[in-house]
Amino acid sequence: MPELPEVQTVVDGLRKTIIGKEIIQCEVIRSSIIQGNDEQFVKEVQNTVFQSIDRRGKYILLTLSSGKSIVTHLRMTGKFIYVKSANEKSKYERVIFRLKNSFNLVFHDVRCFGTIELVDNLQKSEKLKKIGWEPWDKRLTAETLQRELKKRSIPIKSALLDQSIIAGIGNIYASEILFDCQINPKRRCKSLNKKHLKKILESTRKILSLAMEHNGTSISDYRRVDDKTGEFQNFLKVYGKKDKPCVRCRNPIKKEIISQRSTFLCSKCQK
DNA sequence: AGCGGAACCTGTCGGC
DNA sequence: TGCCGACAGGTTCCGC
Repeated sequence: MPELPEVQTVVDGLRKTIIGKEIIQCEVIRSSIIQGNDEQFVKEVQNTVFQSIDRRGKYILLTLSSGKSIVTHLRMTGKFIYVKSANEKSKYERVIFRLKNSFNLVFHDVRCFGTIELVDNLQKSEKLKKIGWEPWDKRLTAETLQRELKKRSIPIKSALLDQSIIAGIGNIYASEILFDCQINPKRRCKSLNKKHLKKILESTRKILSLAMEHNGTSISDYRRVDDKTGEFQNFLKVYGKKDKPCVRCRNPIKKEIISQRSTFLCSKCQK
């Protein structure tokens, strides 16, 4: 479900609501969500305070007063909801953090792909080590990208989804980015020159920034911490627009499967 | 090493 | 109405 703009929106929401709040109790309803021993997890997070919240790629990092950090990934349907503890329960509550102010931070996840892990040190986390460039890193240039992609035979769309190259792009924004820079998602990485890669980087930054300004895209599951939807779905140009006219050339938008995922494009203006 | 495809889990939607 | 397959903002594992 959530890509970088949605994850960043969740991080912003969590910063406003839970920093400085103490966890007085933690209840794990679905233990498969917790990586490692869930009893140990509960023991270690209880009676600590949320100190800072950050994002790395699509991971949310919650650092506690103990110095340890919770590393969590929403995968397809995970969400954090901040509610009064008296509110009615949902069937899909998987982990509940009960706070001292009588609010709960609830990890809600229909499909249970989401993960929550407690780590001693963020710098040593094996998962985070595998994550590639943050999109706005100054060191990420067309030259850098070309070095990483020049020998790759995969379609550019698959490369954009690979979190070890650029972090944070998912299936919706990959289609939107390639439409914006007019590059066909099936094009092999090695066929792209520096100019193409420069355009891809510019579109990546432009689309992700714009989506963040609109609090992300809500198509079905994704919600903000206060349960509101994002609004960027109203600005999508190709994702989910099969057979609708291209906003640039009126040619009908096509849907194709690339690396097992639906991909939307205009075959006339994306070359 | 790099690539493609299956698997993880649960729900919804469209067609017959 | 009921059943069945396809599909869903993601990642990881396995075999070639």
